[in-house]
Amino acid sequence: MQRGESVGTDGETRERLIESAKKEFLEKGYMKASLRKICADAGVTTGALYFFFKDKEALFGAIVETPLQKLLEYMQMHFEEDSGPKMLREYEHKDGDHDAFTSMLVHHLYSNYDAFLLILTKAQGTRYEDCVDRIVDMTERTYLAMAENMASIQEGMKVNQYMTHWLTHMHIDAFIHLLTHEPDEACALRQMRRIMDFFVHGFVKMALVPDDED
Amino acid sequence: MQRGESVGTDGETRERLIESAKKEFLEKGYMKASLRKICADAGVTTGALYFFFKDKEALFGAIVETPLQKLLEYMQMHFEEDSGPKMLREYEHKDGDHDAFTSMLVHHLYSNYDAFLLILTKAQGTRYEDCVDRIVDMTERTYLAMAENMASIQEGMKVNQYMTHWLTHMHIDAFIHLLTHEPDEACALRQMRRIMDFFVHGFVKMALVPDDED
Amino acid sequence: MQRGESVGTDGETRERLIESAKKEFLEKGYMKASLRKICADAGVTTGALYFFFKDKEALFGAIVETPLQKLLEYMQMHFEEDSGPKMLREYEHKDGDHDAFTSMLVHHLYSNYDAFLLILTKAQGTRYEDCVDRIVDMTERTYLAMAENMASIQEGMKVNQYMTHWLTHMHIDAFIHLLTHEPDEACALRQMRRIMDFFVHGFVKMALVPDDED
Amino acid sequence: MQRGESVGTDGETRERLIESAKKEFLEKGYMKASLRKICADAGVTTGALYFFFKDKEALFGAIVETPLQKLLEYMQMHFEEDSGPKMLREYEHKDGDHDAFTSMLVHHLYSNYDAFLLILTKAQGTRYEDCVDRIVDMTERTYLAMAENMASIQEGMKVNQYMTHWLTHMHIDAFIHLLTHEPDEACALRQMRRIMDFFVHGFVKMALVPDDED
DNA sequence: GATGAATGAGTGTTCATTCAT
DNA sequence: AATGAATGAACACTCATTCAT
Repeated sequence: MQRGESVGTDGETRERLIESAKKEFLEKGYMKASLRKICADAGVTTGALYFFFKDKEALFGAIVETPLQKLLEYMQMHFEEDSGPKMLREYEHKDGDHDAFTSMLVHHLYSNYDAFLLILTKAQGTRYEDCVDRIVDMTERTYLAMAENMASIQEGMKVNQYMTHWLTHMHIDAFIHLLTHEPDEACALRQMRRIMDFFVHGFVKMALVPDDED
Repeated sequence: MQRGESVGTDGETRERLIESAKKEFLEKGYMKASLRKICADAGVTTGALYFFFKDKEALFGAIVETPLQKLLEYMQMHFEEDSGPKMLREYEHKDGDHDAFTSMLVHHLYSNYDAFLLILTKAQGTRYEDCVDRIVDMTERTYLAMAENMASIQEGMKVNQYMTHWLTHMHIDAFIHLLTHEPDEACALRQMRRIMDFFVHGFVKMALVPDDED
Repeated sequence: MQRGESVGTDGETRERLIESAKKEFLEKGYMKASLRKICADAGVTTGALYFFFKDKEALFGAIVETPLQKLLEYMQMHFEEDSGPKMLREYEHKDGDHDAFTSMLVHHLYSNYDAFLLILTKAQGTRYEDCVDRIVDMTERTYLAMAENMASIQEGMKVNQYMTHWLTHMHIDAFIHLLTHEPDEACALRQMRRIMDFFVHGFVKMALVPDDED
Repeated sequence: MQRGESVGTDGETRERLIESAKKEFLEKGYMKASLRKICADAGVTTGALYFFFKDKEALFGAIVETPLQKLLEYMQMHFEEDSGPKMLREYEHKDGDHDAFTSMLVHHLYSNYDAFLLILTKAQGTRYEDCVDRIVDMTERTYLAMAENMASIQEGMKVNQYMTHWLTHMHIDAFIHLLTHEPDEACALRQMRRIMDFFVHGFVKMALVPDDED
């Protein structure tokens, strides 16, 4: 075998390319990453890469797209069944399964550690660079609805848009911080529960503001 | 005068270059910014740029270095005089000047809006890209000291390293969020006070953990 | 059947490749045409193409070679039996079949419309790119012979090489113009007759020049 | 001098690049021409080329744009002052200066021999590739006007659009043929006069057709 | 102070072609 | 008869940087 003699078994080249790409993207970030280096590291020529992937961004996408889509699905599903102020009650009532969703999210993130690290910190220059913002927006809609629900039963109070946005952002950032600072999943989950307690508390306290303040 | 005929008075070229660079860096980010375009926009050739600045990074530094150093000084000073658990007491005792430091910080950030936006969101590829981390580290040392102080007077409790780090990070991120989402300084300050209340509360609640937990 | 499942009957793949190639070559020209796209359009892989055709040029040849050879044969035959100044007489004497040859030519061109359009306007980069010149050369030999025939019976006149060459070229170009501007064969033939009248007239008038001119 | 040590005198590099480009474009055609080879031949790196020219097409344009614009101006001017059937009369009356315009055209073409050869035969892939068509269109408008003028004074006759278009095309092609087959300007001019006679004759004879024919 | 010219290494990408299976 | 994988050379182009003048 002359061509691809470094290939051990079938269809491995694509896998090797993805593995090399992961390394390079994590090390240098999307923009500074060199396709030539990725190919060299994988032991193939640049042409081979273009057999498997349309372009540089598609290579990046091949690493992150599936885990990201899964994540978005999980969130969408959770938010849709969460039509009432259930989420809050979950925490307040400590009803046992209150953090099933958080557990699942943390597990999904750590099961695709590299992919999410890439999306969250190395995606500048790709169509994923605003990914966090989009997740925040999506989450915020749910939190705003919850806040309005609360406002409707608390006389003289209205929603503080900025604080709701900020709390949402901080909530998402907490997951990012976890991923970038705590490599152990079990540990991460334990901390995340504390953080969630903190956020629920904060949400109750800060999402609303007296009618006469801004 | 053929060369630099758009120069009005002395040393204006450097200023024009910095102004053009600000625009380009803010628009494209450090890495994608083109020195050619900056020079063209400033009405000089690339050679001229290299008379004033050692290289691309030095140009970036010329925009952000001074405001950043000032910020670090402010923080260092504040933290040094804060050798005791004063900061916490400030908030708890609501002694009037409790948020003088926060006000000053917010004011400094908004007085150098562009520079800090660059450092915080467009510095990937420069030596400033880990700037936030360094600020967090610096802040964290003070907060850890405060936490240990608290632990020493609370029987059966110890410092939770991760939570302290995370709270510090969130604190800093709050400033970043402000800068990127709230263009008005007065508004920003108002929100920041709420956030600080939230953090002091969180700190008291989460920085310590029972001796037998992790 | 996974491979080539779109193949209905035997040997159809070759045909589909040729059809796709026609489209691509006509649209982009030989050089800019992409074999990948041709194969994709035909629903096969590039490897398949190389089973049927030696290389890119052979694929082009498979489309144009036969019609071109036929054309050359027709012309050769016509010119050989035309050893005398018959052609001219044909027109001058308007003997009924004077334009039988022209009719046949036009018919052949329009029966292989795509092939001749390719040869005449999209062959840059192939060995057919000088095809027009070769046809002109071949035709010119006959016309030169006719001109010399005429010169031999007209005292004080000699053949004007340049004009003979040019008339030949214009004659061929007339066919090209027809193909590229007049899609209807009947119309084309009608116009061609007018053009031929014009050329015969021109030939009589311009192919010879007084002995003392160049 | 380390850089550009092969430069003999000032500002020569641009000239050398244009000269090398001319050679390469003439030899290979625009599309197959390699910028690397042009640069190597000129003794500079590819970067240098991009200092002088925006891209490949701009390099081509630098060779042909000026001569082409001049030509178009000449033609426009000539056609505008030619509001009547003057052109035809010129030839018919053989009034001495009847071919001043043709002379000028031929002279301009031969004074920029390479440029026009490039435009007319090697421009495939550039924005000049349809240049001949545009010139034909422009010329055709004038010829159509002349034909309509003639038709208005000849009872029972109307303009034959196809023949007018074809005659125009042949007229322009005659210039192209000259350039590609007759290197000597004096010779070219002599032949061109004969050709013009031929065309004027053809125009009178073929541009009109009886009302009842197509 | 600043220009104009040039470098040289690098980029992502495309291509026709090959060949073991 | 055709696939899927891979080659390797080429492509136009961009970049930060240098430096004689």
